[in-house]
Amino acid sequence: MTSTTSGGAPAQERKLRTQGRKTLRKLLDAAIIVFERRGYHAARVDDIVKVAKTSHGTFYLYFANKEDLFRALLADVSDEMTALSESLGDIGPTRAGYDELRTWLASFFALYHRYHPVIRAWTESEVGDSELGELGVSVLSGFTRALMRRIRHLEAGSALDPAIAAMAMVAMIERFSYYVESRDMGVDREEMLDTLTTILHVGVFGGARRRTK
Amino acid sequence: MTSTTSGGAPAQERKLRTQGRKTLRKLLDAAIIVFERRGYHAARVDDIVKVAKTSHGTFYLYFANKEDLFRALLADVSDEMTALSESLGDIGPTRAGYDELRTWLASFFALYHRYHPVIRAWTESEVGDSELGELGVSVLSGFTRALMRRIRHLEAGSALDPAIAAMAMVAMIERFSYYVESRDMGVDREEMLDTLTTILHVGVFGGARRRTK
Amino acid sequence: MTSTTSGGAPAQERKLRTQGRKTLRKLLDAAIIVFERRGYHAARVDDIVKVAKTSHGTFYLYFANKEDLFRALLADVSDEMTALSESLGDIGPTRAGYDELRTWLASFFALYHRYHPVIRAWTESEVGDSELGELGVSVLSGFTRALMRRIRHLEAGSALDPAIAAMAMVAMIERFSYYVESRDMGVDREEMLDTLTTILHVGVFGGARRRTK
Amino acid sequence: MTSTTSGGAPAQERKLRTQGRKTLRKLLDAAIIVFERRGYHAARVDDIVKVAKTSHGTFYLYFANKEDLFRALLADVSDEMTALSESLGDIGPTRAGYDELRTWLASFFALYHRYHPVIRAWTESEVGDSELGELGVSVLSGFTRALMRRIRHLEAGSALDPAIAAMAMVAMIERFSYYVESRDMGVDREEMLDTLTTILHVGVFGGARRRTK
DNA sequence: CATGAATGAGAATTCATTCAT
DNA sequence: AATGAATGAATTCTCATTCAT
Repeated sequence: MTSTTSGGAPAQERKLRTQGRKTLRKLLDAAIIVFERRGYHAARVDDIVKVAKTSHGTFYLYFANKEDLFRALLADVSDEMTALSESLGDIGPTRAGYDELRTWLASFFALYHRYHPVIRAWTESEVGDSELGELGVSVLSGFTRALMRRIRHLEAGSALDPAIAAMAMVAMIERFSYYVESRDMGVDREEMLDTLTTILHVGVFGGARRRTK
Repeated sequence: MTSTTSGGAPAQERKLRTQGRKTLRKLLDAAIIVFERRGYHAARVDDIVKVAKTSHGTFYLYFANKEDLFRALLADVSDEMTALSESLGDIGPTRAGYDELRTWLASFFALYHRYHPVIRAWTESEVGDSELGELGVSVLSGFTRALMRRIRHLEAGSALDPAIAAMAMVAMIERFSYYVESRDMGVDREEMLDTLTTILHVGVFGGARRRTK
Repeated sequence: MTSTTSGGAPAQERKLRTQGRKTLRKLLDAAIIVFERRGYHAARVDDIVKVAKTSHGTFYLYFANKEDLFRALLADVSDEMTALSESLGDIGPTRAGYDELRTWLASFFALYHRYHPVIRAWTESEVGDSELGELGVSVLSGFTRALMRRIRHLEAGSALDPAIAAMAMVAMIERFSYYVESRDMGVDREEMLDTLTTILHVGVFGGARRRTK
Repeated sequence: MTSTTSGGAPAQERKLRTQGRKTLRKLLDAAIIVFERRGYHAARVDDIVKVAKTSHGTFYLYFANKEDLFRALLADVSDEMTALSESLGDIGPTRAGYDELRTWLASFFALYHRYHPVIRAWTESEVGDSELGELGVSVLSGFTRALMRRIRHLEAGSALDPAIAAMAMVAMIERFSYYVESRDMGVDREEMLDTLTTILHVGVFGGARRRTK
């Protein structure tokens, strides 16, 4: 279970033809399904291969091992997450700030929803493996830094430590998304956005409490 | 890092004497250490046994398997968590409310710190295994319900949905603790408490922003 | 000592190619040898694998465990036994009846000889495991029913209870075969057939005692 | 699993006091129960100890191992069997011969019924282990010899090989008893005795068929 | 005598990875 | 490019037997 070099020279840098690209996709999609079903650790190459309706041998034609495949999946998520964190605009205590924050949160939830099997597997795999963990940390750091910037922007009156506050926000947003995806609680999407936005806008950005209904 | 009492359900219900109880404890403690070092999935019965300085056979005298041992560990955590959630007092928008909340959060962080290897293993194992997951959900529900009660207590002015707000709080607190324990970020404990308490008190309980330094 | 066809139910139903079928057969044959040498309980998967000159992993590619393999073996035996029991013709007190019975017994002994390692293992494993036991009972019932039919055919003069008489015959035939195979007693095959046939023909089917030598 | 010497100097030649004898009996009785439930091979020392409501350590105070205990059990059976085989009187083709045989068979069935768990275990264990097997063979030989003597007594007209005929009888009697004990078939005892006696008396001892009802 | 505890060799099983076609 | 087959190291688990109190 070494990650670095190991055996067979896999693929992915090979020039893939139509067929090859199709198989690659089939494997990635299958992996998502299997990760969702059984989690990262319990997922077996065999499961993935079965869902993808292909063979063991083929798997190793495209990936060096399970982790390699996982990294490929993570790359996408990570990119989009980073892009999202950079898209965060200025957030003042005003109505406009509220709206900006709400829109941004909406994007986050949407993104999380799209990728949740992968993200869940990520969470699960993080422990123990430094390389994967590092990638996770770096993505979260992206969020934290983006938020810190916005919090620092506020007039100096705030008693909050920007780094801690940013991290607290990320924690809430990330974990809340996780709850929503894993247990299927019948929470209304709009209500959820209103509530979270309000808490954070009021609690962190000095917004005024406002009636939303 | 010993846990309270309840402890392990020996594979076959046996009444243990002094020596037996000592061995049981040794195994539980060893497991905590190993889970911390390598995570739940990567932990081998062999590792645990080695740390406990006992034999393989002995392990299976006390637990049916790794999961069984884990459940015993979880029982302790779960009990203390539930007790904590029930200890939460009334929280108004006042100074007293702020203090109550801050004290309670301090207890939470302390508890989380004490058990973090077990809790991390929990997070890691939750996926896929329903039984363990259920226990986790039930503990979190305990927190959520306790918080909901307190939020509902507030005068009707709040625009927040109590259920969602409570869940958001739990999310923030739980995940923040996790960040603190897993990456060793040099965050000052008092500052952290001030910040989180402020965000939540202001954001959820209608407290006024106050200078703490 | 190869068995017919039907053969092994690979752990996961896979369609086997030439090579796969060859390996499957190698394993089944090896198992027969090992069962003969050490009996069912004492037989180790490791022994079988060694005799089959293949690897441990391969074994589990074809069978879920030792019992699974055993079942595959039994299926063959069971089929042939059932076929044999159905091949029994009418048996009168005449010379022709005597000959029919003798021929049939000869087939039985031949079959028993061919499969005795499996059958011995069967006897040995029957206790405690209901599934295997049931299969054995059903095969024996086949014999018993076939014999009962022939006994009932006799003119009404017989004082014998057909069910009991049939069972007694099966008991004698089966156990005698077992004695012959397990202790190597230098019994002459023809003499043995003469003797058993005479006892049963005279004792059950009303035949006249006749000199055979 | 060696049988000869091995470790601890067990007991049984020790002068047992009342208490000791009670424990010894408890263990023997428990073993019978367990052998019946799970068969010889599957029986665990642990099971026996549990049923006897005593401890592991105690077991080894009385027996060197499972086989040792089994041998103790077997001694009784073997003695009674041998006595029974020696009690067989002369059997002619007459009514008296029929009665003698019937009475003897009744004793056999009674004995078999009394000890069937042990005998079943015996059958099962015979394979592979020579020592136990030998004891079994010697008991069966006792029967065979006794019967041979009786068959040889007959006037020279018989076409039967005495050795084979005797063995066939033993086979039938033994296996039939086994069937009766293992599957609970609602066979009437008297009818069963009539039928078996008739088959053997007519088939082997030249008796005339007679109406029994 | 009795017992609970400990031991460790041996057996079963899984699964990532490589191989031959 | 694809695939079925094979491998074996790594693990888990069992249970007869010994030990200390």
